[in-house]
Amino acid sequence: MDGNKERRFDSSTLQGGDDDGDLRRGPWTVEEDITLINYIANHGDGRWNSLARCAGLKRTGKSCRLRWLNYLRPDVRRGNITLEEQLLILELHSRWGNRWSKIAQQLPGRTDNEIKNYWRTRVQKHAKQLKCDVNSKQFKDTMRYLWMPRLVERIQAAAASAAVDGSRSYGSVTPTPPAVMMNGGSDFVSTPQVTPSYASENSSSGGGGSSDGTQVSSVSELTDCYDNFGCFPVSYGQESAAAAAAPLQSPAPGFFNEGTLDFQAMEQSTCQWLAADGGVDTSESLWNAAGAGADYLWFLQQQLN
DNA sequence: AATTAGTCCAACCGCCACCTT
DNA sequence: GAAGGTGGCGGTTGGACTAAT
Repeated sequence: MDGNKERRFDSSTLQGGDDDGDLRRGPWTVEEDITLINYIANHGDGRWNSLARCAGLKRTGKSCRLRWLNYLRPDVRRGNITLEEQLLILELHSRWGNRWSKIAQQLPGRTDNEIKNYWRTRVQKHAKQLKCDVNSKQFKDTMRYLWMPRLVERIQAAAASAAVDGSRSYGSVTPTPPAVMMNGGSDFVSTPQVTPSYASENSSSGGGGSSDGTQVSSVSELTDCYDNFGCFPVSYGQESAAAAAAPLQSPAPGFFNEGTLDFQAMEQSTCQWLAADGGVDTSESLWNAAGAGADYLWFLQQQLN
């Protein structure tokens, strides 16, 4: 492992001045971003290796592709993973495992990298706290019977409060039509119609703040959806739909007896998790990042104009 | 105010599948 | 059909940032 260290972000490769012949690594500069955006605007993406060469970028094709897909692409949606998105991620991961790109396809504007990061930083952290493996049946059941119902409950609560306080602005809530979704025939997944804009509205406050930054997108639509279970994937329909239908429902008798898991600890962890994620909203830190990203992209756009 | 610990995320790598020649 | 190139995916890491002490 130590051997890897040397290859990472070696400052000598970041300067760009002294080693013109070499490929650059590390963080992208504004100039590089502009170059890439301009080039793709004029020539389209794809053929990344030749793109990198033709654009004059001292980057690998892979690096260009990654930068474009994960950051510069206009429809990328940054930060603030909503409750609906969390729920969807949990559900889809339970079905597909670490198929991040596949999961990301169901979350418009989200990148596989972002979802992967979310999973690792949030979900795996809680698994660790519970001292169980994320792939274990117990952990998956914990998600299904505790966390997901809690998320549904919170989504419903948010929807209810939104209905009461209808005039209030909820960040980037958009009156988009109910979740539609795609399907390839058998596979069906609901997708919250999230606003494909950068979450910049309430982000810039350094502390995150939340409260008013409550960004609940399309809560009502999705909640309606959940009410009918229509939007749950088909496989969710059996035991899972029941679980989702009954927030806070206790797991089946003896469910948690078999393993070493502590039910109370799970409950606690669930509460901590949801609370830590900002209650109605997700983490403020994500917001901050979103704000920074949005500002930066705005800046880039100004440069291009 | 300074230091430490924890969290988040951008960017890298290796591997593999697919495509082109 | 084989070889080489390219793109895509999942895993991992280090730096930046924030919160806690």
